Amino acid sequence: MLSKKPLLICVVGPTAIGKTALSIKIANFFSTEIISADSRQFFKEMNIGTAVPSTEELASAPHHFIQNKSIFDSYSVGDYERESIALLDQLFKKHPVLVMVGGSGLYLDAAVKGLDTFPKISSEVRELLNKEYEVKGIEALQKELETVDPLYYQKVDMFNHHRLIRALEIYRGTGKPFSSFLNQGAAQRNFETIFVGLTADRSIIYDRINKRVDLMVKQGLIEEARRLYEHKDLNALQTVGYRELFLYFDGSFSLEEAISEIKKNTRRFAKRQGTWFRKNEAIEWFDYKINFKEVIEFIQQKTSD
RNA sequence: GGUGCCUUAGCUCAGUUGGUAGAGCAAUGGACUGAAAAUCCAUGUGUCCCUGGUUCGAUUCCUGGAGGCACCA
Repeated sequence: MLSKKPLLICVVGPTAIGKTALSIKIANFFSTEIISADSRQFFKEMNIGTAVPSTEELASAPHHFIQNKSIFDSYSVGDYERESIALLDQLFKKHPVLVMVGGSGLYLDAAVKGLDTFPKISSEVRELLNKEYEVKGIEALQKELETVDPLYYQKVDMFNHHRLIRALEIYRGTGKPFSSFLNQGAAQRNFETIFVGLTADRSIIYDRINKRVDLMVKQGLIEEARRLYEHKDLNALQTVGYRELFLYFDGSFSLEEAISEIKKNTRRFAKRQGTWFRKNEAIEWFDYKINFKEVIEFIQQKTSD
């Protein structure tokens, strides 16, 4: 009934839609394990604000890549791709089916489709580029990229300094244009993938987000953020739910304002997740209230031939 | 009950010396190959509270009404 190649079931969708609960039910049905693809749940110092699965949820199925890193580690999608593929290879020896769950589109793509491989560049290169950007502005980055990598310059969003800096970091670190590393060919994956998406009307998603933020505050989000405040400049803490509270601690917001900013920024995040997932035509979308048995039926139907 | 002020985009408000209107925020659409919960781009038609009048033409002026706020009784 299941395909010969091992099967990865990816549960995707916007934040607060119920991915965690569904992924556990699917994993239990197949007696298998769960790999997280959530760019913030990696960090062990963060808990409430990242909506990491509860201890009961973690106990009900083996989870991977949940709070396995520190906010002090430098961690990127590339690292995640390598680690998740290694883990999948290992776990597929025990299980014909695995479940991946997360809302970070780029991380899911890295695991499922693979990114092109780039050499590791020393962090000093990026630090210097960041300084140059601060001092000289974005025009300097645009000009350099135009001369150094005209191909990518045509494609890139030239007002997006993150994109420009990344491309220049590769150029300065390797002497070769960023674009020369692209399209090395699709990565080999020895598993098949099924995408299960959860969705709902915008108003329902927003309502769930607002309620979840209130719950996080009740559970102690403010105290959690206060403990992390001294590390607020770390990349891992550029995260909805923390940044706004850091501004409250700074005195830029009242607590009430900070909380409504968290809700707003989470809503915007959910919208961006929607934009990302919408272009993935392989995703089969289900209403968030669907009975998981119907999802299982869909998976079985999809894998029987 | 009387007097004054207000009623315009989802919200707060600006404006039209009469030619059907625009800011901020919110919202929406999108991009994105190692910062991705990040970063970036684009998008403003709404019975101008209702009614009647004046006018070629009213959201704008006038009459009446409804709702809100303030003060006076």
